[in-house]
Parts: sequence; C-alpha cells; structure tokens
Amino acid sequence: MGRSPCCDENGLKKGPWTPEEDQRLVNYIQRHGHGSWRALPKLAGLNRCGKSCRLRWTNYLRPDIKRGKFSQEEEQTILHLHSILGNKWSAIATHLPGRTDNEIKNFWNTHLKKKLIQMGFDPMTHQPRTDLFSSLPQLIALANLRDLIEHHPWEEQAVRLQAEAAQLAKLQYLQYLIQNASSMTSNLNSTKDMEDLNILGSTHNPILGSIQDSIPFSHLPDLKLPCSFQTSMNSDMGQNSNFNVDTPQSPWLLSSSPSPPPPPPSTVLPAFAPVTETSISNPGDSCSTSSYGRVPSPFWPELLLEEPLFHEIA
DNA sequence: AACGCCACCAACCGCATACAC
DNA sequence: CGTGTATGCGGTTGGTGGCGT
Repeated sequence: MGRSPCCDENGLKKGPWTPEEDQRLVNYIQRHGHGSWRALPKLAGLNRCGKSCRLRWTNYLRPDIKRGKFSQEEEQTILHLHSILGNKWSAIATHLPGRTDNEIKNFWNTHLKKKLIQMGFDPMTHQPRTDLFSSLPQLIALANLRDLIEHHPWEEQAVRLQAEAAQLAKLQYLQYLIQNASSMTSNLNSTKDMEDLNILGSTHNPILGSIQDSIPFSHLPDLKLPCSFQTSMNSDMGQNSNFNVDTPQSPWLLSSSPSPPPPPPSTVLPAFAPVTETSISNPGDSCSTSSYGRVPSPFWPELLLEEPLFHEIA
C-alpha cells in the first residue's frame, strides 16, 4: 500500500510535451512496448517520470485514440452510463472505443455537467433539483414570457402554451419509445406494457393529464413504428416487466431531440434507487459508497447495458 | 491594440489497488 | 501475512486561445 515516489524529485521535466519528446516516446513504445513505465523514460532517453510518459501515451499518443468532437450518440452514452456508474470515468471509457477516461471526464466537467445544471437536474444524482437556485432557469424563462403575456390575453396564451407543451411531450415520449423499441422488446412482454404505450392516447395519462382532451392524439403527425417493434408488440404477451411510463426520468436522452425537454411536471420519481453497501462488489473502493452505487431506473433505455457493465454494477 | 474574462483540455497530484517478494 | 513498488484512477490545476469590451 505504499506510495510511488514523487516524479520531480530528480529534476525531471514537467509540463507540456514537445514534439521531439512525443516522437521519442512513440518510437520507443513501437519498438519495445512500454514494459515497465518506471524504467521507460531512461531507456527511451526522456527526462520525464514514468507516470508522465504513461499518461502522455494513454491520453494522447496511443494510435487508437479517437479525437474530435463527441457525437450525440457518445454524449447520450456518457449521460446514461454516468447515471449508473457515477464518476467511474475509466469504466465509462471502456464503453466508448477510442475515448480516454480523461477526455470523457473533461467533456463531462465542461459540457454535460453544466447542461444538466442548466436544466435543473443534479448532475450527480440525475434527479431534478429542488433547491432555489435550480429553479432559476425556469424562473428566467417565465420572466421572459412576461412581455409576451402582457400583450396578449392571458387565457389565450396559456391555452396555446399548454397545447404546444402537450404536443412536444407526446412527440418526445413517443419518439423515445420508438427509438428504444428494439431493446425494449425483452422487457415489453405484457398487456400492461401495451397499456403503458397506449396511455399516450388515453385521457388518463398522469404526465399529459387534463390537456389530452383539448389535443386529440390524432393531431400528432404520423409516426411509423419499426417492423421489429410492431412484431414484438403483436406477439409478446408474456409476463410483467418493470417498464413504467409513470417514471419518465432524464427525458433529454431522446437522441434526436433538438433541445433537451424540461423535466416532466408532477411526476418526479427517483431515476435510480440507492444501493446498499452490500450490493457493491468492491467494498475497498472509496467510490463504491451508496452515493455512487446506482441501479438503472426501469425507464432508462437498456440498449447500452452490455453484459460487462452489468457485472461492473452487480 | 490592450486588457480581462472564460472555456477548454493536457497534464499533474495524490490516493487506492494490485501484485511481487 | 506484512511490506514495498508499480500502476490505475479521479480530482484539480494551469496554460492557451477565443471572444467581448
């Protein structure tokens, strides 16, 4: 349990790498492999510590590194995995080929975290925040509406906004169901599931609620279900699943949503249940506390939960 | 043009874990 | 089994460039 000695004890160079240093490191590793990182700098003729060399290689020089902007798909994957794994950057990175944990961590801290906060979600829990500051974006949005409202009859505005919100909510939710249809087929096994899907057209949807009557479902544009989904819907009438439309957490994960939709009103349920210490496989890990341990909500898409990931969180 | 502010990201630091002896 | 070393990991820092004033 000892600690490795500090790198700069012997006047070793720190700071940004020069192209010459990069070239030396690449050349050496291509010829000999990295072997012992501690011995490598001397062998490669670098005035750096082994740790610095390792980081430079793994985060920058490795040939299989994918650089450039994160795609929408990658962004969703990170959001999804982070809601399950927390700040386990290396674990998240294993599901994003070519991306390093450092890169993902930076992307999270500079983009995704802010995005969630702006939307009023706690970036650590992925749940809607209830404190005063979290309400600021909504309050500002409301303030911006004031001007609009002052110049138009209030009722007319309210009805119009309500109608638009209802349309948007329905479209986005339906879109979500369709996009994840193939992965849900294993879970969509019951008449209950069928009912859950049909709830979009009912007048009892707790999400859409009373506005359903004023916005007939038939007003929505035609949306085609994937064949595989329709087939499974027609054939699967098995046992119950946990799929539940009453818990629509993290709706911004809709992949092609132009902008993240707001959290659904009136239905705020946990996206994941706290996990007890005993359910975590690695009790020695300081990150494996209940604050990090999470299980996915039934609402979350399953498509990214590959088998190795289940083992990680099991 | 000069300055300040801010976002981004490479690199560092320190702790935890794995493993050899 | 205890100790020391190597490596992995996550949090943080600091340099840099873009942008607005």
